[in-house]
Amino acid sequence: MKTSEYSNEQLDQRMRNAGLRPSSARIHVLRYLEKHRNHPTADRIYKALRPDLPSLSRASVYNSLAALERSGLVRPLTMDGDELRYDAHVEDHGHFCCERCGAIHDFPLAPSDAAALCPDGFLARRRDVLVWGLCPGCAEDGADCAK
Amino acid sequence: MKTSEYSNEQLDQRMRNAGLRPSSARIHVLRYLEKHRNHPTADRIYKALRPDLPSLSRASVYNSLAALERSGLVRPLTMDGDELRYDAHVEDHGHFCCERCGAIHDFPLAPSDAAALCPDGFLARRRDVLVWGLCPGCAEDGADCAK
DNA sequence: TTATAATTTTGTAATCATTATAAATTTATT
DNA sequence: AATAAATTTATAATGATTACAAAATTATAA
Repeated sequence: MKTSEYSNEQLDQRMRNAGLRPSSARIHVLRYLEKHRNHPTADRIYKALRPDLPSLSRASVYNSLAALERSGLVRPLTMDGDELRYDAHVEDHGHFCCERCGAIHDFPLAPSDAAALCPDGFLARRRDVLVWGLCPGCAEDGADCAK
Repeated sequence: MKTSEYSNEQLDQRMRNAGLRPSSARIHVLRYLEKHRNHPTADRIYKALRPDLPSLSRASVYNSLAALERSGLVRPLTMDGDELRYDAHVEDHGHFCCERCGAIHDFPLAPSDAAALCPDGFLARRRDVLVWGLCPGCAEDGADCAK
């Protein structure tokens, strides 16, 4: 993972390729999502960016996320409906939510599995697999599972 | 589909079996969800029930849904994070959301497919497969797809 | 570079779904 | 029928998101 992946030039170019004007707020939001793969909420991103960008507004974070989503650079994720999270990992993959510790883990989907997940006659553009249960740490009874 | 499926006695019994006190509001909400398989929101249920139950409060619909969910009689579903919907169909199945007409279609999951959707070492209790794209009606270019 | 137009950001107010609360009602138990 | 426990109601509070207009930024063209 080269640092150039997070350079302004690289992010700038990715946005232009996606047909998105590379504004300052959008670059910061996208870089944050590239670095933090823990599916943060808009508010989490806002609070994390705030110290370095005192002039950043909450509305800009929401606007930036909406623009990035429209352009396919990030995707939304919600396991419960009560928290809208974002993910810069846009290829098909699954999400496992541990009902004990609350952590959300990504997991890969075999392309063949993914392709099977579509009813006949329908045209799939994007998919997500959500699984709830216990993560390995929490599955051992009684063990407390940090994170 | 026998009418007895929606009888108060049948719903009453299902709730007792699930360890839930069968109150009037819960029975009405569950019956509505049994009859309407279009994944309604809490507000939609409230508005639909209101004419026949003028004393029903919004809070009771929310409370009833939370109790029914806790007992495993209904499950929540959200495709976008902006609408929390409910479903009385609790077995594993997939949801296809048409990006053109907005309709949400259920589709079956082969048990073997479903079982495969879990990372190693994790213990799955419940899963959902979300797919976005075009439904058959909307897939034919230019055709307008009602509902 | 400067001027102009288009888009984005900011700060604040408004909206809307959901949750909290306490009193009244209903349901279960004795 | 009396008592206790849980649920419902009505309303207020919360909190995330959206709407809005003015200020700032970005792109385009002279």
